Amino acid sequence: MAETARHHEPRYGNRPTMKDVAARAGVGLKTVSRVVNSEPGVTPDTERRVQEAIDALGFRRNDSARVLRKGRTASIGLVLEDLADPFYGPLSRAVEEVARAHGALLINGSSAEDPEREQELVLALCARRVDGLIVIPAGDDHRYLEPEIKAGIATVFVDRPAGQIDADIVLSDSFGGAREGVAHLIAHGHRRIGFIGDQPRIHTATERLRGYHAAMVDAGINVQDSWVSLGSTDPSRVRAAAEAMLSGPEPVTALFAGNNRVTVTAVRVLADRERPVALVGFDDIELADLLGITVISQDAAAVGRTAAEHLFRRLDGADDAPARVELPTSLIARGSGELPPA
Amino acid sequence: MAETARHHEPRYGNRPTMKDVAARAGVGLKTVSRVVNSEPGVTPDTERRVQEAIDALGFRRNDSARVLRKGRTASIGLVLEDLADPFYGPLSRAVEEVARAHGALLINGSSAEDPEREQELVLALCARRVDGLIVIPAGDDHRYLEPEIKAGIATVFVDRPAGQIDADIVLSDSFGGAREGVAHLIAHGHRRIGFIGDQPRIHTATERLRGYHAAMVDAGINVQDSWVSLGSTDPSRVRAAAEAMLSGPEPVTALFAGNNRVTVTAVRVLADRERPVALVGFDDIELADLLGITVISQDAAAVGRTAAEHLFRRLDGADDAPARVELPTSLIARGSGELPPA
DNA sequence: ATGAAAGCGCTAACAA
DNA sequence: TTGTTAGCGCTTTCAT
Repeated sequence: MAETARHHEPRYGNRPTMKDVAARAGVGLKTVSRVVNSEPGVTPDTERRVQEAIDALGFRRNDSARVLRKGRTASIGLVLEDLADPFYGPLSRAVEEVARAHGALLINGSSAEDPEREQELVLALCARRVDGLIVIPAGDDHRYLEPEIKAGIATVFVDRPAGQIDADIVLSDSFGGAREGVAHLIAHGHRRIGFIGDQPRIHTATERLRGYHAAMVDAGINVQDSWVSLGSTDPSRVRAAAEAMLSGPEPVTALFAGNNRVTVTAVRVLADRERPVALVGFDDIELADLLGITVISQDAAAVGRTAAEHLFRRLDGADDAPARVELPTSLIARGSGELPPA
Repeated sequence: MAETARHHEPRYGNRPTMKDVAARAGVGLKTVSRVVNSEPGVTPDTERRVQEAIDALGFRRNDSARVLRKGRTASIGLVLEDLADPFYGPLSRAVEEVARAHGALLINGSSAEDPEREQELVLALCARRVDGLIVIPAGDDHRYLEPEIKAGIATVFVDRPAGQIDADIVLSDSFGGAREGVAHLIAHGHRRIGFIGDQPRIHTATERLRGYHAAMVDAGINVQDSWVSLGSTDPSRVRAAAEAMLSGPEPVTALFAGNNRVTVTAVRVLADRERPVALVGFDDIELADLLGITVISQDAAAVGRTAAEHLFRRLDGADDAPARVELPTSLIARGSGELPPA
């Protein structure tokens, strides 16, 4: 152990490099590079010798070095709210599939709906020089991304428009979906309809509320303040909001739930009551068919796929004006939305 | 446009480098590096000038170059089966949180249960020199990882033991959980109990089947071949298997579902029948409480967290013998598992 | 067909 | 406190 580490030596726990492979195979460095990258101009015999050295040493190309030279990382970043949310799993998976088809890896991070954390994540991804970025915005000001986009990081926003910045955007028709859902309840005889949604700083929450109002106005119904509640999707908050709307002298006879988490809690609240209350939820949920829950369904995978396809179009050089794609939602009637007023 | 690109110039769409910042601020390169990395030894005044240049140019450190020098990427890889599966979302999120606490990014990929794709993904992550790797094995031979592990990439396997390789492993007690679930059915009077599980090459599937057999043997019940079906979790396959077991002269009176996807389909099949059939499923499912489904619950987030913590212990230098951690499962009785035989 | 040399943007070591 | 130099492992260019 008389070895003296004279100079710095990161070497990743002592991995062989192309130089090592070259030495062992008795060829030049560039020849190894050619073999590793399947470039032409190597005789079968040389190639075999190089390959043997690669296998013997357990060589694996260091992509960090490669990236440094080539300028492209063959990776894209996805910043979403929470991977544990059943809406984002399929979305992320769809993005991954498209990335894979383009030979790229996906790095994703959860912002936990915190604008600061979103920025932190996005900048970390930029520092790693991802080729492109798909962002489900938590914050409402994305000017911090300007230098990045100018520097060539293609960016697509999803689910909510970006603040203060011009870029491609893919979203579901929150307004139209909510409007349709609420109109559905009205068509089944309801007039006093409650709306429970996510925090007002979240774009989809206000869009869906706008859809609710539009449907009510269309029907000539005067919305009472007490019928609307925006806030955290924490079960206790949602439960309290629902119970408030369902009690008192003039309780609502139907509820519109602004997203999947609200729906889940609403279903639980309604399960505890004897008087039937109609319910339509935004977002489909697993097993909702068995529980007979009527929902406005949005296709998370389609959203992810569309966003990723737009991103790679940009990466392939498309430079037309930023597009805004709005994907339709669909109402799935399963019973809870068709209950008449009690 | 008389500009001639004489030499190669990747430069990431023309991003400023530390050199550019240094020139603009009128300082040396290393001083910029110090400011960017918050190293000591810079006067407040110099720091301010450098920071101004950074902001003006929109400089962002290139982590590829940094990694190349430092040897650590501050990122870990997670290879799982399918991010769209509700079991893996929370698991991944838990890993991400631990990584974040250690200042690392998470790169994850879905193997789609394909051993080749798993290897492809893992090697891509290794080429990017992730510091560590958490793998939910799809294949049963991981010798291809030997050079990587030897080279210092810490690795933790999750959910299923790795094939042919010695490494940390974190899993749920599939055997014990299934045994408990089946014993629960037996305790409620069942003797003819069906088991529908995932493909036999998946370790958890055979472990759970082993648990089933153990419980049956404990009760002195002779298991009939027709009561057991392993295979794809595709709804049509599961439906066919369930219907076969539920028909004929001596149908099963209870079903044990080997994982969340099987449970979902089983619930749908049973919903179509009038004769009540008891059901216990492995893995909890959202809304299972409302449907009264009895399950063996495993804590996906705890599995992810534990695995990540082990990984970072290794990255922090721990070199004790590979550990095998088995997390307990818990039976949640909600009604379907307590139905008596018809 | 093959290789030598330069350099991607950064950090470690060493001077000044 | 600040700057200079070398070099991480690879690809690019250009020569042989």
